[in-house]
Amino acid sequence: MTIDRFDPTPIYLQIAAIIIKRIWQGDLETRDPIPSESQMVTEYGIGRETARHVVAHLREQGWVFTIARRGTYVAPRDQWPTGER
Amino acid sequence: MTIDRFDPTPIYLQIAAIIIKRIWQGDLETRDPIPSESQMVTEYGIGRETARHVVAHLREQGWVFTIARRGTYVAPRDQWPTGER
DNA sequence: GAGAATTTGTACGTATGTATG
DNA sequence: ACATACATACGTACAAATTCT
Repeated sequence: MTIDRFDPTPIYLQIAAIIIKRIWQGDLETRDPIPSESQMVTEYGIGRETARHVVAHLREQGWVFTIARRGTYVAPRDQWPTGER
Repeated sequence: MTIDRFDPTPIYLQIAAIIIKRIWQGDLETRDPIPSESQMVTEYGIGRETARHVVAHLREQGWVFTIARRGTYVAPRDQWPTGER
């Protein structure tokens, strides 16, 4: 899975979709840490604001929760969005 | 009302508090536009992301709603947070 | 316990795109 | 055509808390 810079879909949504897929497929389970902002920056070649946008989006959707200065983790199943499966 | 850079309170929260006070005092009413990002940038001498952060915060709290590429406006009273009055 | 590395938080700068008035 | 305004995105920097060595 990688991002497509010619796809008009915003990069932050493309990466969010990748992570959601990993969660949904069980590759990332509840309380597992998702990739850190720095990891996203280096792995996808994006800026940090974009990485933060990914996390903010996933958090708003209920996929993850963040503990300040520790990390961001997969939320319990019952907090996941209902419409996207 | 102005911001205090020696106050450890984040600038975006200081400005949000100013705007909330203006809403609560009736200076800004439902459907009135709040100051634009650019206005905040110039009036408070802050950066763009900080201004965006102010707006995002107010939106998350239910004080305002944003119409893409038009502006951000004071939300109806019944959407305001309940704890802060 | 000390110090380094990691990670998120905050903040400013800059640029381009796109829609509206 | 132009100004306004939000959306997206990269770059940079430092702070603060946590985790690792």
